[in-house]
Amino acid sequence: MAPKFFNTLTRTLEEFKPINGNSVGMYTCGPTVYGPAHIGNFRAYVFEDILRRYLKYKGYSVKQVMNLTDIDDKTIRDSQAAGISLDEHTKKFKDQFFKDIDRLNIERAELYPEATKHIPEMVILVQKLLDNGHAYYSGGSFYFKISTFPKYGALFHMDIESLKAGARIDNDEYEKETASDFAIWKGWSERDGDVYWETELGKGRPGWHIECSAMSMKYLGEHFDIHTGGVDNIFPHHENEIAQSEGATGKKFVNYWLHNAHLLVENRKMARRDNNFYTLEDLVKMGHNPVAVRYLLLSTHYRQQLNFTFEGLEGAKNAITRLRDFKLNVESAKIGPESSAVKDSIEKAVTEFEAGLDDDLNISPTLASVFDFVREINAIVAEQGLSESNKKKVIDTLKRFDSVLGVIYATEDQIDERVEKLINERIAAKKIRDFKKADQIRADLLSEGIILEDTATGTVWKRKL
RNA sequence: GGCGGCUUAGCCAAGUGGUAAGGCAGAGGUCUGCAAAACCUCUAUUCUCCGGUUCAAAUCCGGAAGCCGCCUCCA
Repeated sequence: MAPKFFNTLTRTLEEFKPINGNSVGMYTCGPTVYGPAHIGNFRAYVFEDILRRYLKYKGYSVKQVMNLTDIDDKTIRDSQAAGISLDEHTKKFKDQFFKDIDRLNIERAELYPEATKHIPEMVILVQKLLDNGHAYYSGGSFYFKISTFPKYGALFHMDIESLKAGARIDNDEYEKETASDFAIWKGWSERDGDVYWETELGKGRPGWHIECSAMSMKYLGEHFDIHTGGVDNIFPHHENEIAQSEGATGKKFVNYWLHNAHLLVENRKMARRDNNFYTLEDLVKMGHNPVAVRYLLLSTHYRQQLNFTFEGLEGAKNAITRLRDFKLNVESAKIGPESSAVKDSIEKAVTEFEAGLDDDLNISPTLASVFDFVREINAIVAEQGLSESNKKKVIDTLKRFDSVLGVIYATEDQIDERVEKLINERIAAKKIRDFKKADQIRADLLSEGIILEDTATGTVWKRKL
């Protein structure tokens, strides 16, 4: 069965069909690297990660492109304030970004193009728009003329007229013909300092939206499958991307637009501008596990607002602990008879797991299927153990589920020789019923964050989350 | 003001006409040298409120209240 996704463009659930057979091209709007991303930002990247992982699970080959916006008003402003070059400034946050996505067990996209490395492509795009009458020059800058693009507003389902009426007209020193026109190339101004490119369009820098049109089309073609981002990107960013891209090519730009809802904190949108955000680093410093953050972010449907609380984070940690304990429990299960109940349980779990995700990545029934599976298999393990082949099938199923969820096998844990030796010493102590020593070793290791559990088939260790 | 969404147990959250999934937290029990894990049992007569339709409503219709997001560079 093909998955169904809610397409912002049509506001309906649509069956997913790639343009080219089994290959999926997806463009996921990435970070503006002017500061560390906060966990609200990561909600988007975790959602996109689940999307790409599930598409792969379903057998599609995925080419994901995520941009790094390393040139815009804020990166310029902040690098100047810090007294360092734009590159130096953004490098720091690019590195931080990759460190964070690794810690969140977010799979790497196939490509992370940087805006500053694609100026020529953007210039060409602007020229195309000038050639076919969608853009104009004014006061050193170039603008997209939305009155030439009748479809404008199709994505966010708003009337352009209401925009004009809608108060908030921008400041700036750029001279647009119509307030709702947007800059595709900004002529150099003094406040840009040494940040500019000398191009056929003159001295200046790209507008924000143009980078995504240029880079997505360069790497995914002029017409591709999926484009995602936070709901706040629907307008103006994605609306403008459509206008620029389709204005330039005359082709349909993207088939499926998927947008995730915001992360809230104290029931308000988490946003840097409101100064009510947590970075991943903040939470790690408080002693929280990044994978718990991942679970928290993925455990609510992506189109539903999610209120961040520490109580929720604690719950997420405990949920993962149960899943990881299940893995240990199965691995250390005593040998038992072949059971058809195991097969039945696997079959049911897989069916429900996929049914949930096929339904617009409806994660709740999917997680329910995993926990039902855990309980059913645990009961069999407790009662009669597992046959070797059953054990392998259960582990394979768990790995398959985790290829999407990414919370169980997220870390490749190792223990060093010293710890291994202590564990063996404790086993020996237990054998001669020296429980005092055994308990001491267990307590010592616990203080290092290593938990020992005695099972039917021996002692297993795990790391405290 | 315009557009969209949300309101289900202490917390999170499925469920779109047939009598409330799942997770976390909590209580009791079994097992265990002790722990832990695991298993078993229990924890919403009820889904923001008020009307209506129906044999039957958390689900459909009408109304009210509360909350959130977007409305020009924020994921």
